[in-house]
Amino acid sequence: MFIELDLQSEVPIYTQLVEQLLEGMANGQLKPGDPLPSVRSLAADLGINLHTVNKAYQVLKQDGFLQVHRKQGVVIQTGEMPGITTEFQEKLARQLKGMAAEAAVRGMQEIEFADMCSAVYRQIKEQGADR
Amino acid sequence: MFIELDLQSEVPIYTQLVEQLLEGMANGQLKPGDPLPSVRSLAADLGINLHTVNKAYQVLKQDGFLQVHRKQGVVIQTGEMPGITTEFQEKLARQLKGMAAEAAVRGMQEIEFADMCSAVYRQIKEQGADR
DNA sequence: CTATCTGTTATATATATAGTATAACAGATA
DNA sequence: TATCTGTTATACTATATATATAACAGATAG
Repeated sequence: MFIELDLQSEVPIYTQLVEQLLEGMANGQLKPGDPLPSVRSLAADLGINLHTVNKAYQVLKQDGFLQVHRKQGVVIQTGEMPGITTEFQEKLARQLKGMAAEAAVRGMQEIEFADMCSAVYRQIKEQGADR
Repeated sequence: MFIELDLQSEVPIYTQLVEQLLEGMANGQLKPGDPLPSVRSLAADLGINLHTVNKAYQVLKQDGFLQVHRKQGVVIQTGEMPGITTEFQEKLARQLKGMAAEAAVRGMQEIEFADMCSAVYRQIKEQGADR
């Protein structure tokens, strides 16, 4: 796997896992139907606990990004992926608010801020282009 | 004050305070030299503890957004405000990453994502325009 | 000088979250 | 029958958050 954890980070491990799995889906490294490692094997690979992996899987399953087949474990959603719900938009706006405020106070203009957001978005998608 | 807290939120109270004070600085409701309420009075107004307010002030002071005069308490930075440091850019990119990834997976295009970021930025600045 | 206001520091406590550690269960598979 | 899956339950530790009291030093107004 391409997962890289920072155990010293203030960001919870399961959150880092969720984000990196979403990045994998965003850039095409993880496609619908692709199997994910079992909670035990991934935990062993990363040197963390089984439950930490399971929590990340639970979050992604709860939101509809993953499916669990009693048969072959966890796979990327094969049906329709979750869309741009108003709930997601509200969450996005809420999180952007604090960042935009600090950026503005630091003198970053609207265009600079938007460009930076675009750059981050593009970088994520481009990570999968060379694979 | 214009502070509104959500005590049920998963976002720590002191973080909400930091963000809303930054918003005030971003939209002009708080200008350089403006005094902030004392930790005790603001805590009483908001119905929270003195130390929670103090922690928010400490964070903003540490980053250079606030000054503390032994004389008249806490005021908005009168010197030069913190700029767009590489440290800030890295923090911004790190936080944007997870949001951009989920947005992409949900089918939000780069332009839509950038537009939403712009909209949030603009909204913050416009809040202070009608005051 | 005294009383009162600042921020600041020090303790102590309660609660929630994060992470780990073991164990066990039911379903599926070879 | 083993062995794999996710899942659930329990227990424990560590850390972050928030509160509660108390005290200190500096500044200020009476």
